[in-house]
This record gives sequence, C-alpha cells and structure tokens, in this order.
Amino acid sequence: MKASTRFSDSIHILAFINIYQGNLPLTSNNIAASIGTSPVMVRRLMSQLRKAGLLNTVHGAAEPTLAKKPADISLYDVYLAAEDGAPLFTIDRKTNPQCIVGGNIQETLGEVYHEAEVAAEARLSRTSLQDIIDSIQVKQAKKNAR
Amino acid sequence: MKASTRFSDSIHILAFINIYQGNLPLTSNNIAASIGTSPVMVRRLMSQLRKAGLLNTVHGAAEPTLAKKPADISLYDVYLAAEDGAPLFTIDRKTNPQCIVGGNIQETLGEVYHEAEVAAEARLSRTSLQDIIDSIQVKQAKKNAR
DNA sequence: TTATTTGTAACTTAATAAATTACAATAAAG
DNA sequence: CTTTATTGTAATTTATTAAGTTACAAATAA
Repeated sequence: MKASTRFSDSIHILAFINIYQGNLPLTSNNIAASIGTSPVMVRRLMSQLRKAGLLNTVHGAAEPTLAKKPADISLYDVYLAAEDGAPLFTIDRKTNPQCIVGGNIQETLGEVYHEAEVAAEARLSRTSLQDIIDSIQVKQAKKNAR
Repeated sequence: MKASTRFSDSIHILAFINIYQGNLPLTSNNIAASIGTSPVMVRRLMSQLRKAGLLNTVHGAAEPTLAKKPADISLYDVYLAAEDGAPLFTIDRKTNPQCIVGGNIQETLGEVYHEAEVAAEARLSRTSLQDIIDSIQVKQAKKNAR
C-alpha cells in the first residue's frame, strides 16, 4: 500500500502549534502549508489528536492548544492516536489451516512480531514532543549561524 | 497502502521447505497452497531469498534447500531479503523547507525513527528460523495431543 | 521427446492513503 | 444581527502499490 505519513504529519502538527503559538494564526490552512498537505487532512489528524487527549481545539476558531506539556507527550502517544496502534509487521491471514505450517505460523509470528513492536514502541515512548521541538530548534539555529 | 505480507510469507516458505523436505514435492504450487497465495508470488519471494543467500533453488526442478542451517538464519535476514529493508516508519518528504518545522523535522524524525527501527530489528535478529520451526512444531504437537 | 517446473516479464485487479469537494456548525469582528 | 472565517466531517475521486493473473522461455527429468 501507499505508506501512511499520518504519524509524521501528526508530530508535525503538534510541534508547529507549540513553536508558532502567538506568532502565526494556527489555521488548518497554515499548518497544511508547512506540511505540504491539504487543510482537510490536517483537520482530520487534529480530530484524532483531540480524541486521544493530546490537543484542544475550538470549533470555528483557529486556536488549537496542546492538552499536555510537550515533555509529557511521547511519540508513542502520537503513534497510537495517528495510526490507531497499527502493527508494524503484517501477518498473512490466508494461510491454510490444514497444513502444519499454515495452521500454526500465524500465532507464532504474532508472538515474535509483538515483541519486536514492543521494542520499537518502547523507544518511541522514550522520546517526547519536547525532544522533537528541541531538535528542530537546534537544527534551525545551526542554519541561522551559517 | 495495502499492507505487505512478503515478510511473513517468506518465513513461511523457509519453514515449509525445512519441515516438508523429503515428505512432499517442494513445488511452488504446494508451497503456495500452504500460504494461500499464487505460485508466482512464491517463486518471486524464493528468487529474493536466493539472491540474499538464504536459499538454493534449481531452475526446472522442485528441489529448493536452505542455504544455511535454520539456526543461522535470523528473522532480520529474512526481513532484509523480503522487504528490501523497508523502513517501519514513513517520513513525509513534502514538508515546506521555508518553515522552521518543515525544514528540519524530516532529519529529526529520521534520527528517532532509525533508533526505533534498530530496536525492532535487534529483536528480530534474536529470533532464528529454527525458533520459528520449533514453535510451529510445539503448537502442532499440542493440537495432536488433544 | 514429452511433461513438469522454475524464473521472470507484462498486465490487471484490489486495497487504501491522500486529495478534493461540499457543507453544516461554530466563532468572532464590525 | 450580519458577514466572514474557520472547524468538523462526510462523500467522492485520484494515485499508489501489493498481490493476482497470464504468458512463455529455459531448465529438468522421466
């Protein structure tokens, strides 16, 4: 399938809101222009972030605010909101149950895939939105210094 | 996108060959019937496994053999062969370089995503094809005992 | 020879991420 | 109040790509 950028775009939205708060109208249009996507996609993602308790929005007004401090939002929180916790590896569900391999491999792979996913998720949990914002600002400062 | 099952199907192929060697003709047709896919897809995946040095095949003869001992083939080896090392997380490449966020977030996310991927890959590296085969056999034995 | 199978290319189908269009609901400015 | 801007969401279209299908040359083996 076409690979989803919902996770990356959702982090982008949250970082944008934090960085440009008070300096720019935080409309879905302005945010979309920074991401390079459509305002509708931005509003859809913001809707999911709001439902996940990461963002506050006001219907009709361009005043989104983070629902938590950036240090208290992990990338895993954002992943859960944006991709609905989609698994990183895909089990083939069409295997033949009459066959020793086909009849057991789904459960076997499910166990291993889960452990690999937990390892990745643990790493995402250790990085906060604040870390991302800091990294963006440092990279920008280096550009400005040149 | 439609999620790829190439990784799972490739593990299936290798386990099938090891388990049914000598008991069943190892044709792409028989393997495909166990996976629930087409013989062409099986041959395509076997071709990639051969190029990765995991499998030996004979043009015209249904005699594939593992190129290494199952204990010496890790799931990460198979992942590299099957998915060509595709990243687990997707960076949005269309972000606006004029914006502080859009101009720096790709590099920032690239660093974090890479670390999360390394964590998952490390876990896959710790599981061998032999572990998968053992797990399948144990699950089957439990079914037979009922 | 003849039948079987692999290996691969070309094309089609199906699934789905994102874009687009449309519009009701809300907010805010004058 | 009325007008304008905006959010929130549904419905539809477009684009991408994984998998399926068809076709056939090349190799094997009976």
